[in-house]
Order: sequence, then structure tokens, then C-alpha cells
Amino acid sequence: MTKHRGLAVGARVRAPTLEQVAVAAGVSRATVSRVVNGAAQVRDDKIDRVKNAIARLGYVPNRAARALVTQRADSIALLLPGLDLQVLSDPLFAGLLRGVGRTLAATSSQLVVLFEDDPRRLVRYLGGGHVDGAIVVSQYGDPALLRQLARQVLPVVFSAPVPGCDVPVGQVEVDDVAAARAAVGHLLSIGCRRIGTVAGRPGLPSGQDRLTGYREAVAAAGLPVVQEFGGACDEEAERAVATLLAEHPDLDGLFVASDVMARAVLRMLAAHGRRVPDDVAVVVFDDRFGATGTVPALTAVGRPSEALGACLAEMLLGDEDEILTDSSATQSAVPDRAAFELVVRDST
Amino acid sequence: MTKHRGLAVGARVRAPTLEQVAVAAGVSRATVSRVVNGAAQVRDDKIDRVKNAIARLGYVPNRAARALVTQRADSIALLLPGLDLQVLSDPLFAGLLRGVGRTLAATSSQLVVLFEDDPRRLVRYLGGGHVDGAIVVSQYGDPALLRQLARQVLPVVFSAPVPGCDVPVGQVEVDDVAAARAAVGHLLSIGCRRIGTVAGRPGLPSGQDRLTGYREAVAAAGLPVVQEFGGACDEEAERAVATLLAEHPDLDGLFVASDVMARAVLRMLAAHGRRVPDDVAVVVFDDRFGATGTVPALTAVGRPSEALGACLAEMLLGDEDEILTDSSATQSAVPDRAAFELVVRDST
DNA sequence: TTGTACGCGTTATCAT
DNA sequence: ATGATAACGCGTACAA
Repeated sequence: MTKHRGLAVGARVRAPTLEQVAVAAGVSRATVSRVVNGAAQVRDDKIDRVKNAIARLGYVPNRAARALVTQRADSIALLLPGLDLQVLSDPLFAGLLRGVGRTLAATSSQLVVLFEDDPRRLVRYLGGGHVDGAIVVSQYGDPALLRQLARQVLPVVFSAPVPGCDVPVGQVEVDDVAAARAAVGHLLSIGCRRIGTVAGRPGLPSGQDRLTGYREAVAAAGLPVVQEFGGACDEEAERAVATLLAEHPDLDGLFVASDVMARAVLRMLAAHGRRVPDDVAVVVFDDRFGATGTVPALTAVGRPSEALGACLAEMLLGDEDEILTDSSATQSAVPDRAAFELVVRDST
Repeated sequence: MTKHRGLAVGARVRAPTLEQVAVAAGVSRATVSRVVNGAAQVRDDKIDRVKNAIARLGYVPNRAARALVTQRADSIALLLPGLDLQVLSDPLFAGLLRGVGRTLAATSSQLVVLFEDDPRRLVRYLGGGHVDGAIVVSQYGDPALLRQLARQVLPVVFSAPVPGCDVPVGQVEVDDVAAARAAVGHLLSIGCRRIGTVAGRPGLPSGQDRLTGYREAVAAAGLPVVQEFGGACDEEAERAVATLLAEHPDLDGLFVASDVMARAVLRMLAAHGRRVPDDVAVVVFDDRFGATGTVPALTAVGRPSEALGACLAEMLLGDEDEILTDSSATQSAVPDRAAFELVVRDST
């Protein structure tokens, strides 16, 4: 029976140090250090002795001490600043997390996620030397806070453009215009001739892009623009659908600019006796509900969330290696793979 | 215009140190340190000078260096070990996270969340001195991995009992027996007289507790036990429902031991022509789908997830302060507030 | 190939 | 009240 610790004891028992391993193995600290970090130039027998001692003592390197001398913490932070926890159920976040995680798994860096909305605590942690860089999920964050983060003395990249940011940052942009165009293109390809859109609340940049994409697509097809703003709440979305149907009874296709309005839209269509997809085909932007969240399952253009995460992680990692790039300009990137993904389901 | 950093520059520009602040303020390092940490015994004018210099230089304490000498990192980890990312959409996790977060927000400790399923990386991080303790979300984790974590030289508490753990740990237990009893009690109170249960896979401790609670409740009401094991997959759940209905056509109430089976159960009831709740009232354990995930919305007994999180955080914090408690025994705790929550919706 | 010695940024102990 | 100085655990030039 090895020595086990109780609850509170653990805090008192100090973890074994490099020094202790060295003594146990009969070598110097430096040699142990060499073995721990990719053993270069150490005789085989000593390597064995050291590894043995490490295993016996259960030695784990003290990252805090290491960070102090190497100026690297070997870990990077994923920040969810200034938002409630409903993001958790957002597939965008899940995909992004997976993309970041996969990319970092191939490196020695550890990913730590911070759900923190106190700016002071955020700054203290980031500046504290526990992380080498940060990825900020900026889709939903408060712009003022985001701008403050951009000024950190630490490489930071953003998952979406930061409005009004005056310092150069790394950021990933998804081409919402093209995505919206593709969504409408899909409706056209299945034969829709009177295509409307329930746009998001006016003013949000991504919402504007989606509206632009919609307008470009219908214009190119020689069709009229049939738009109504839906906003964020169910009531507004319902009103928008009602207006759309009243003014254009021949509506046969609908592009919904945000999945949060999807259920309300489906409900209203049903209430007005329209069958989906037989009477009206529906495509939504983003894919929060996936294949099972609605009836019928929604055809959706989703952001390529996993690629987005991978892209962010790579930007940040590249950043750390480079001595000095063109640091005077904001660096934008588009995810490697598709700039968006169209998932065709039952609603079209 | 203050000095701004570019992308890669940040990695090279070293953050200002205590020493530099001291020079700027014309005092010694020690004095600056005193000001930074709850200024005790420092003259007011010097306090001002130091605070000024701190603001001017944008000084942030280096937590890694501090951790080295104080043996405290002032941060604790929340671990999601060995699981895919579908937990993200689990309200249990969301509530737990909120409970932990709220509790820690009142302290100086920072919460960091690790989505990591590589045991080696997990151990390296935990032993690395970046965190003072860990809360493990052990509901879905691999028992072997959980047992390994329990042996860490670090205070660790678990959100659910760890099967087959041979070292004393801190853990929170939710009273599943009472919760199941209450669920069945609810069915009784609305007039059900033939109440069945779709139990979880035999062998899982919490599933056993729920079955026990069910049996106690029906026995107390003088009703017969009508049980069938459902397991974890849809097929098993469907078979269980079919068997139940075949053997007890007069079934008018159903207690489903896990929400993961809920959809399959609803589907089967519909397939057999039973309306919910008119013919059969349904209560499920756990509340993954919430108010909108199923039709009809399910009445559910959910774990008090936020209280659970708060409870875990308090256990861990208490742990760190105490010099030595009765460390030879596993420490269990029950969340402060309700041991469960009954949410009545459309299925009863 | 191996060991010695120094420094990373901070807190804490001791003088003053 | 304040300032030297010694740790904390580790990596790494440099010397051997």
C-alpha cells in the first residue's frame, strides 16, 4: 500500500522536486532536467536511473517554476468574456472548442477555458504568466471589454472582428455574405421563385452581411427583395413572418438570418397553414438546433466552427514563434476549409 | 498615443516587474509588494507613489512567480475528463459551472476549465502548480481515470461518487432515492394508479437508487412494482416500453430513470396509441431537454445542479484552509438547498 | 557527457 | 515603516 493522502493533507505534502529526483538517482539536477525535456546528450544508463527515480517518486515538473525561467507557460486560454452561460449549448462554441482542442492536442500546450466576465480578473489572469496567449470568443462579447483585451501584453486572437478596435489584432472572419448567397442559391436550385428573408436586428454587422448576401442572390436571379426584420425575440420573428405572408401570399422560400428565430418562424408558418417544405422551403443561418431540435429538421448554413477553432489556434501558435511580423496591421484569416457549411435537411 | 504592440511583438516585450515599479516609484521591491497585497504598514504618500507607478507601467503581478514562493496558484480547475463535448449542452453541467463560478467569484481564486481527456496531460497540468485544487465532473467520466485523479497530490473533489475508489476523496452525493420517491409521489398525486418505471442499466449506483426510490414509493401507496430495464440506448428503452405496455395495458403513469431515454419512450408511447399525459403521465429523471427539447415538454426531477456546484467549490475551498481534518475517510456532502428539483411541465 | 552557478519575479524573514 | 536578502523550482550558459 503506497502512501495515500487525505483531503487536507494534500495541500501540505509538497510535491517532489527535480532536486529530490537528482538525489534519488545519484546525478545532478541538470541531468534530470535534460532527461525530463527530450533527453539530449545523456548516457543511457543514467537515463534509466533517472526515469526510474521519476516514476518511483511520482515526479511531475513544476510548470510555474518552469514558466518563470522559460517565459512560457505552455498553455493558452480560451476566453468566454462577458456572457451568460447559454453559449454552452451553442454548436458554434462546441465546434470551436473542438477545433482548438484538436489543434492544441498536437502540441505541448494545454488549453484552459475561462468563463469569466470580470474584466479585472481577466486581465490579472492573462498578465499573470499562466498562459502564453488567448483566444477570445468574441461573437457575443461586450465590445468595450473586447477592445480592452486587445490591448493586452499577450498574443490575442479573436473569433470574430472586434468592432471599433484601434489596435492591430488577429481575428478570423467568416464570409457571411457568401454564406447567405449560398443559402439563397440553394432555395433557387430547388425551384423557389418568391424568396423572402427574415433578417436579424438591424445594426449587427454579421446580420447586415447576411442581408447583403440575400439581396445579391435574389437580384442576380432577377427576383424581388422580400425582406422583414425579425430581431432577436420570438414575437418580432412572428410578426415578421405574418407581415411577409400578408404582403406576399405566394412566398415559397424563406431565408431566416438567425437560428434563434427558427422555431418562431416554423410556428407562424404552420399557424398560417403553410406546410414546410411543400409550400414554403426554409433555410436558416447557423445550426443551433441541429438535426433533432425542430420539426421538420432545418436546412442550415452553419459557420465552419471546428475549422474556425483550428484556424484561431494556428494563428496564435504561429504568432508565438515568429520574432516579428508585420505587426502594424490587423491580421485577418479565413478558416482553411469551407468558409461555411450547408447542411440540407427536411425543411427544403 | 500610448505604445501599442503588434501581434508577435507581444511575446517579446516583457511585462513590467515589481522591480521596475520599485525603481519608478523610488522605493524598494518589498514596499511595492506590500502595496500590491493589501497594503499593511506603508505610509500613505508612498502608497500613492507606488499605485501611480503601477498604473503608469500597467503592472500586473506575475502569478507564476508568486505561486512559486507562496505555494498557492490562486486558481482552481474544473475538470471534464474523458468525455466528448456533448456535455456542453447538458443543463447539469451548465448549472454546476454557474454554481462553482459564483462561489469562486467571491474569492480571489480564478476558475479554469479543462476539457481534456488525455490522462497524462491532465496529471501534468494538475501537478504543475498552476492550480490549487480540482473539481472533477465525474458523472460521465471513465472510472479508471477518475480513480487516478483521486490519487493526485492535490485536493480533488468529485461531483458524483467514484466507483471503486480506494482512497478517501471529497464527493457530493445527490439523494437520488428521495428524488425518485418524489417523482413517483407526483404521479400519485395526479391520480395515477398503475405506475411503471423504465430503469437505467442495472449496476449503475445512481440508477439503483432511483429504482429503490420508485419501489419505496409504489409500495407505500400499496401499488405493484412494474419495472423494466431500459439501458442507455434508444432500442433498449423502446423494448422496455413495449414490454411494459404489453404486460400492463392499464399503465397510466411512467417514471423514466434517465432523460436520455425520454425521446425513445415518448416515441414508443405514441406508436402504441397512448397519449401523453392523457393516457400515460410521464416523469423523467434529469432535465437535459428542458422545456423545449421534447413534445410534450417533460415533467422532470433534475439534480440541483447549481447548488451542487456551489457545494463542490465550498468543499474544495474549505479543504485548502484546514490543516488536517479526518483525512482517512471519504468526505461526502449533500448540496445545501433542495436535494433535487421537480419541474412540472406538460407530460403529467 | 556531466556538474556548477546564475537568474526568472515574487514573497517572507530579518534587520534597521 | 522600510530595505536588504534568502528562498521557491527550474532551465541553461559555461566550465570541467
